[in-house]
Amino acid sequence: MVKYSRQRECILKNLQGRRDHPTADMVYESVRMEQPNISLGTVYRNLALLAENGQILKISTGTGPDHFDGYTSPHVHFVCRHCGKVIDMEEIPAINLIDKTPAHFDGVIEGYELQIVGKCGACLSIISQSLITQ
Amino acid sequence: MVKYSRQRECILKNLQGRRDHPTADMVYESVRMEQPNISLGTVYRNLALLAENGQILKISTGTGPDHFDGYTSPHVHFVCRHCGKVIDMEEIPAINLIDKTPAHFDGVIEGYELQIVGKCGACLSIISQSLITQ
DNA sequence: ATTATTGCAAAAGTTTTGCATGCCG
DNA sequence: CGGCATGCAAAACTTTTGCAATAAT
Repeated sequence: MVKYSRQRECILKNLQGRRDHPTADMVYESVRMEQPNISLGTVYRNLALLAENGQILKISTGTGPDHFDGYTSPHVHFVCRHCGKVIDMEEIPAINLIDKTPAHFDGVIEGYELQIVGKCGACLSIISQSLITQ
Repeated sequence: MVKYSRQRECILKNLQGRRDHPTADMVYESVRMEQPNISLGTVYRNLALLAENGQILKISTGTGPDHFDGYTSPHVHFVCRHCGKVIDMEEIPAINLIDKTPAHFDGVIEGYELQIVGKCGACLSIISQSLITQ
């Protein structure tokens, strides 16, 4: 049985009130302005719980820490392979995935994740800078 | 300038000779049978290098360590949210992603990653077991 | 000879967890 | 009250890195 907690509500509200994709630590720093005594462990525990419930999204980028998203409508993410930044790509429509489990598959399909990967504008400038400096 | 190394070749051959999706540590244990002195650091360094070159794929599951794939033709992965296992899903065709960068985007798109997520058969049985035991 | 690569071990970075205390139902 | 959630700190885990030695070109 899940009980109400001020901390969890604060974390959820925080994520729902922004359109970026903060890491657990960024959520922690942000929520700390309202709940100065909250601990990083509590933030991790609640982010995991909220993601399990589908109230937020957890985004694993393959570069650095996981990111989280309070905006749960289907949309595509761009992930920078260089710095790990996550950017919404609403121009690219979310796919209509055939929700038909393949034969011979004994698990259950719960959803899918589509990430566009590449390099963000900021990292592109940094890389071209360092090429010049070389 | 990249120089040849026995260790790197062994790692690449190992990944190309299997159709599962081992973690760095699993590759290490496997390669160690041929190269007993290889170190885990070397495995990590070479996996990163090979993935950058596109000779292998790096798969971030969001559950535990990254996995690697020596089979680089476009295909879709199923990822178990419970245990992190990666399974090939060749029945589901890889998408033809419009390779048109959206306007107002100042980065570069290098590719995309599609993962089907859910629970694998093994974890399903475990979960149903634990429900009975409760 | 030069420089990339290695093995080793330590460090860094992220996330989880044990436990005593506090808060919700 | 009973049990979930918290804060704190330690631990666990994964990955990276510094450095001296080794191997490739």
